[in-house]
Amino acid sequence: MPEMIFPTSFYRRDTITVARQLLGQRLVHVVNGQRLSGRIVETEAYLGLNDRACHSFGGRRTTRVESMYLEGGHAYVYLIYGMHYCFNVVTRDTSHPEAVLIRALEPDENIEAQRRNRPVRRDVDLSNGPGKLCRALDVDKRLDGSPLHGPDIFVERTARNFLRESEIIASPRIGVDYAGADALRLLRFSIRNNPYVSR
DNA sequence: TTGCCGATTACCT
DNA sequence: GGTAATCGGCAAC
Repeated sequence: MPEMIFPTSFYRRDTITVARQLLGQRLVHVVNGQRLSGRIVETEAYLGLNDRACHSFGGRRTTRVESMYLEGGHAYVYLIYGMHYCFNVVTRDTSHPEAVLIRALEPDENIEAQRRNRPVRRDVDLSNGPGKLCRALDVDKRLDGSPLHGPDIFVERTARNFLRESEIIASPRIGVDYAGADALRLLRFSIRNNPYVSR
């Protein structure tokens, strides 16, 4: 049970619940048969049509955001600032284009290979940001739209129980000041006192 | 077609 | 604290 890959049904639920329950789980990208992975320590929920911070706000449907309109349980990967990728898991169903952004990982398997992908002095800097973790795990646009039940990219359950309420910090999302009142909503979730959370 | 800006990061003072 | 890098989306022209 601890090493189970989350099935599609896990993702086709309330987005905030998925964002919270992803904390502590292991994100795995298999590259040339090698597992590059980290524990998810920070997430953000993006709530679709009525969320001004969400790429699908108001039903916007462009080439970039198309993957958000897939069924829950697919990857949404996009390029930001012309140079960094962001990795999201799509949630709910095709009429609710919502997603969870993975913002930081605690490095887990094959850290040496990850450090070749993204040279840093200290492990704590390897994947403590959404663009950084994509570089470390070699995640890019090729994975956009991929199903999350393997064999290339998936999330594994690491423990029988999800984190307790008291172990999770909820705060405003990063970098969405343009979203007005929605920028103030507590839709960023991180593991309390975890040193691998982004700055 | 042009111009501005972004779910970021690294490097500067 | 500030800013450059670099490109796709989108509104304005």
